[in-house]
Amino acid sequence: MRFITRDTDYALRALLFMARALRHENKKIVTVEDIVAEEKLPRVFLRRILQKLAVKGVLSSYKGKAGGFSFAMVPKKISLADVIIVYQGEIDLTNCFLQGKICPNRTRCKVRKKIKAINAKLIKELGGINIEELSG
Amino acid sequence: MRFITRDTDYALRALLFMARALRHENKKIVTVEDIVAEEKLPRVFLRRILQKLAVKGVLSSYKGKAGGFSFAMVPKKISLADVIIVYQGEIDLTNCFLQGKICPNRTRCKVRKKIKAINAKLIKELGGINIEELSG
DNA sequence: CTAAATGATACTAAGATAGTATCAATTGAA
DNA sequence: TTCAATTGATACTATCTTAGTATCATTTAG
Repeated sequence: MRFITRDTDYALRALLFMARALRHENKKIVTVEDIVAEEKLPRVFLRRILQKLAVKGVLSSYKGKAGGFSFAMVPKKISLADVIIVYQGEIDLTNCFLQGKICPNRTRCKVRKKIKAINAKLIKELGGINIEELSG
Repeated sequence: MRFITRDTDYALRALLFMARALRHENKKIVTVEDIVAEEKLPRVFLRRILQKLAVKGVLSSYKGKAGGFSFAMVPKKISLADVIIVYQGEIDLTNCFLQGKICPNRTRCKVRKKIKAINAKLIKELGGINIEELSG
């Protein structure tokens, strides 16, 4: 079961690195090179991953020399759920194979109902964990 | 996010069909054709899916004329977690991309620890839901 | 014997994943 | 002004996974 995709995984590693850099060295702007040097992640791929975080408003980006990425919000406000959603869409364990078409069974499907309840709990749990504490 | 794969989905539909047939008509042995006729699932694919449930001991299979599949255990004893595990392996949200290799960070990784705790809750929830109640 | 059933295996088309390669645009500084 | 360092954007690609189909073998009730 792939719950955390590689995108999300790399993004988390990058964000944790940035949170530590911020806390320990008061380093606000970090480049892709900084992260690659420390975390050994694939350069261009990582760049695209960070770009996405910037588009989604989690990071701010700065072009040109002395450019890089910084947090657009404090790490404490960024939850694990937020990061997962950026790369994997809304957390929804209920997707059945008929998705798109209307399942004739959708409203009375008990499997769906049960999983929906579990899903709500999962979202709550993931929403309660933030980058600040993870980077500690 | 794909939590329930198509294998698992089809298997659940088949099992729910079988549980209803058992309860309503006391029909113990069901053929792939019976299920396909009602649930409109792809024949050969479904056969392989049921074969797997038989190998795993959830169903019993009978070859030859008048053959088919029956429950190898009462539907109440078959949990949602059991079915998921047959097709998707152990429920493990913690898989990081380094899986296989040893993550240098594995023991102290906080992301992992947090997700591991959530995973335990998820397994408990899924283990508490059975085919009998779902088919009701 | 034969039709009806599962068992097993090989094949395939489409999509997702995890990247690489390239060039464009921006910017700080020599 | 020029240049190097940085992100932005897009096109391409190799590999794996998914969701099947096709086919033949084996078993068994009647």
